[in-house]
Amino acid sequence: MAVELKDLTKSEENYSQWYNDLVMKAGLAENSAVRGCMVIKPYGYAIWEKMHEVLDGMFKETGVQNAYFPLFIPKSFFSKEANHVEGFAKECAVVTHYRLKNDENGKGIVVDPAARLEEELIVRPTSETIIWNTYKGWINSYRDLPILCNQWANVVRWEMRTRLFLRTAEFLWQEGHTAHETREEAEAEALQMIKVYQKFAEEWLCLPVIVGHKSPNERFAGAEDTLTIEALMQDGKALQSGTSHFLGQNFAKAFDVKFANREGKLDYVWATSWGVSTRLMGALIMAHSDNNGLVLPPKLAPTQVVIVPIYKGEEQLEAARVKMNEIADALKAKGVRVKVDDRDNVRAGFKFAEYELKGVPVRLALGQRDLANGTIELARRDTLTKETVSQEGIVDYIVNLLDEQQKNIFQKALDYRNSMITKVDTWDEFVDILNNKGGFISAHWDGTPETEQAIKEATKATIRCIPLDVELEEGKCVFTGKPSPYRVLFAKSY
RNA sequence: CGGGAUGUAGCGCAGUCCGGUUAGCGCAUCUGGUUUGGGACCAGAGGGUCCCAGGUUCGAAUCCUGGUCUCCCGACCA
Repeated sequence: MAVELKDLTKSEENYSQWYNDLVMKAGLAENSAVRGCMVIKPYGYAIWEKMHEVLDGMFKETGVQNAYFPLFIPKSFFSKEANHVEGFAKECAVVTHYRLKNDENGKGIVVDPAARLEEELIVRPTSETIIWNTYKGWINSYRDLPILCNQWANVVRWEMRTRLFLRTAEFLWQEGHTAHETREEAEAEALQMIKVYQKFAEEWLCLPVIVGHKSPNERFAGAEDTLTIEALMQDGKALQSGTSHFLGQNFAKAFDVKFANREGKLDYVWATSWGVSTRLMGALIMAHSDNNGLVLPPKLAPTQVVIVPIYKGEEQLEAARVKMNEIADALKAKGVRVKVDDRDNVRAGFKFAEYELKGVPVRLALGQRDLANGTIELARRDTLTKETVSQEGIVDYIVNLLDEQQKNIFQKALDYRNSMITKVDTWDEFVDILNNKGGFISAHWDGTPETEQAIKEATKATIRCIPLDVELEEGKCVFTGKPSPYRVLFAKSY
């Protein structure tokens, strides 16, 4: 594996290139034969699996249960919620036939025109419609509520331009779909889940996020309110990393899902949906990586500690092995994910570079000198520093160090993010900051979709969110000069 | 769907303008040897429908015509 990851400049022009190289060289994913689709390789999938496991546990703590719904959605279901169709119609894959046959006048296989489906099936871009069609049969009374279901699935959105993990034609995600008696309960659910996402992003991915409401322009198709977690990447662009929607009674009305309430009257059910995807992998990569490769938060890293022997000849290797296994066993006993790399066909220097590329948090190197002195060389990935430490007490030292790295990686990302939120009061400043600094711009906005659209057309920046903890502050819209009650966050985004 | 570029070994590329040895280079792979505290070195070997189809020519990776793929810039989007 020859790897060159030089020339990381946090500028727009080559950050994309650099990101792509990193994803492929670190062995996370690659483009597939199918345009716009991605192959997630074992190392990348191991990280995703860990995310899946942790999130799943967090959902279950709130009372959510997993279920599974079909991949295919009849076209008629799709058209029932007007905004929803409009939002997704342009990127749907459609199944029209169910059979192939041998070509009559030639070679190869063709679609059998006789096997046309009476009603086309949409490959789900999201599952609200099929799920609400199902919920109709599950809900009669307030006693059937709430319903709190989540599904882990793949979805397809036929995007024009794709990027590994950030935007692929098919992606893996989880989508929660809940049904409630009251508006208040549904709104509380949507808020609760966005906070679960925030906690996961910050405590596991070391990814500081801003929680807020989407503006009407950026809202999910069919939602009354969309809550989002917005993260900032190292090139100064924002990434929407998870969303939680309050759907009101829109889908209940579209699918005629009524229940008998506590007063004995029929009412439509209140709904939420919420999801995060393999895009979180992209966020993880773009938030922390450096010129040597990935930097993985220890809590998420498939391998937390790697031990590399330095030796000449089989005899020395064997001696190193004994000590390495002893240390590895002691670490495993404390729940540390550790790997001993005693491959004899690549050199130590090669292994060092490889594990840095893959973002392994702690690397130990054990040579003859160390065996004689009872020491070991320890390198930490987040700071790229090396020190020689005693073998005695190494386990506790590493357990603490992993914890420290988790905090350090978060803190570094947080400091960067905070330094990239700029308050702006004039249009000139707005344009200047956007072009020369990037990051979030905190500015007044008159609250109209037209103004947001005009700003987008002028600068490519959109409103990323109206933060939950926004402070009321009289001001003037940075674009139109009309009155504004609070600041919102603008940024260029992925 | 508009604008631009590209397709040559597993990967990255040169050669194409101006047709002419056996199509070449780096990385990777395999064999042998020497090495080994930060991505080793030397020697040798294997690996090609030069995107597809048709045409021009004594002769095409190279010129012509038509197709097609991928990538980049827009519009669209988690």
